[in-house]
Amino acid sequence: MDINIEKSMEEAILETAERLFLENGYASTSTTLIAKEVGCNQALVHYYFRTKENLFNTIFEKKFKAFFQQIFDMNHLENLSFLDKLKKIIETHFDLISQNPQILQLIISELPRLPEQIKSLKEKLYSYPESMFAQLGEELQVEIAAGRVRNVDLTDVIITIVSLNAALFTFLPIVSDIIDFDEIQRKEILEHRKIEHVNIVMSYLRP
Amino acid sequence: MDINIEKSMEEAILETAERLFLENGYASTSTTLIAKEVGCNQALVHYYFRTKENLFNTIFEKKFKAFFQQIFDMNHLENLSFLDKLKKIIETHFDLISQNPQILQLIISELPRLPEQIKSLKEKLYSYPESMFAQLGEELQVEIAAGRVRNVDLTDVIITIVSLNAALFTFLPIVSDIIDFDEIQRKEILEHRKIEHVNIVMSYLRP
DNA sequence: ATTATCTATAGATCTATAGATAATGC
DNA sequence: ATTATCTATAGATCTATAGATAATGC
Repeated sequence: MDINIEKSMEEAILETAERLFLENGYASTSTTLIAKEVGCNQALVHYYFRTKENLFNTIFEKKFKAFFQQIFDMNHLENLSFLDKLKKIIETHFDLISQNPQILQLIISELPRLPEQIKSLKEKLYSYPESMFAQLGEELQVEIAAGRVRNVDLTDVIITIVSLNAALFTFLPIVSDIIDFDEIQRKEILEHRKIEHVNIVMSYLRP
Repeated sequence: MDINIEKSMEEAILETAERLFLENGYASTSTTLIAKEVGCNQALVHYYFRTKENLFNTIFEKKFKAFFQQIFDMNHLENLSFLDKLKKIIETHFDLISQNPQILQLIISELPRLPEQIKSLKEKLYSYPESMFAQLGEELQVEIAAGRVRNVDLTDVIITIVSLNAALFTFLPIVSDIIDFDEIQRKEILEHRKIEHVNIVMSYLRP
C-alpha cells in the first residue's frame, strides 16, 4: 500500500478510477467517489482529465486495446499441428479472460454507447483476412479434406471457444454469490473447466 | 400503441420502467425519465411505487422468478431417451433466453447487490435433489454405465449448455454493433447456432 | 369520499469550473 | 514561474414528499 507514496496523484486517480469503473460501471461511479477513494479533492480529478467521460474513455480504451491486442496476438504458434494450435488458443484465451474478467462485463454494458471504440474494432476486423483466422481457416480446410476433422466452420469453432470461456467468467461471480465456495474450490473448478473446454471443442471437431 | 388508452397508469409505468431498466440498468434509469416516457409527471411514479428501489425490485423479481421458473420447469419431457431429452433441454433453454436476452444482462449487473433475490435462489438450489437434475443425473449414469455416453459430470453438461446459450445472446448485440447484419442474417445465425449447440453437446457426450 | 394526478419544492447528489493557495523547478 | 492541489460554488440532475386539484365510485 505504501508504494502509493511514490505514485503521482494522476496515476493514483487513474488506478482508482479503473478499479471503480470495472467494479460498478460508468453510471454508478462518480468523480466524487473516485476522489474520496484516492484521498484527494474532487476538483483534482477534473484537473487531470477534464471530464468524467474523458477519464472513462482513457481507461476503457487502454484496457480494451490491451485485451484485443492480446487476443489478436495469439498466433505465435508455429510448428504445431492444427489441433494442438487450437488447444493452445483455447487455453490462452481462457487465461487471458481469467486475468481480467471484469473488462468483459464493461464491454457488454458500455461499448454500445461508445461509437469510437466500435469503429476501431470494425477496422481491426476488416483486416480479418490478414489475421490469424485466415491461416487457421486454411489449416482447418486441410484437416477436413484429410478427414481428420469434421466439416465445421471456423466461425463456429471460434464462437464456441469464446462463448465457453467468456460465459464461465461472466457467470462465476453470480454463481459464487449463490453457492459460496472458497478460493481453493474456485481454483479447482477453473482448472477443471479449462480442461473441459478443450475436450468440448476437440469432441466437436472429431469426425 | 392505442391499446395504451385502456391501460392503467400503474401498468404503463410498470411496462415503461421494465423496458428502461432492461435497456439501461438501474443506475441509468431515473424516475424522471420513466415519467417522461410514460407521459405522466414524475411524482406519479412515486405515488404508485414509493421508491425507485421498490419499483425496480418489483420488476426484477417478476422477471427473475418467471425466468428461473421456466428454467426449472423444463422437465415435462417424459418418454424420451436421455439424449433426446437433453436435446430438448438445450433447445428450450435456447428459446427461453432468446425470448428475453436482456434479463441475463440485468442479472449479471444487478443481482450482486440484491441479497433477497440471492437468498431466494439459494433456497431453490437447496431443493436440488428433488429437481430435474437429480433424475437427469441418474439417467446419465445409466447411459455411461451402458457405454452409450462418455463419462462426464452432469454439472459440466449443464454449464456447457448454459454457457453456449447465454453467451450467444449476451454478445450478439455487441457483435451486431460491430459487424451490422440485418434481421434475416441474425435469424439465420441463431437458427444455425441452435443446431450447433446441440451438436456440440452431443459430440461432447459421444463415447 | 376516495383515489388519481398534478405542481412545487426540499435536500441530496453530481459534474464542471473559477479562483485561491501550496509545492516545485528553474 | 509553473504546476499541483485546494475551497467554493454554479447549475443540472435526481429522489422523495407535501399539498393542491381533478376524476371516479358510491
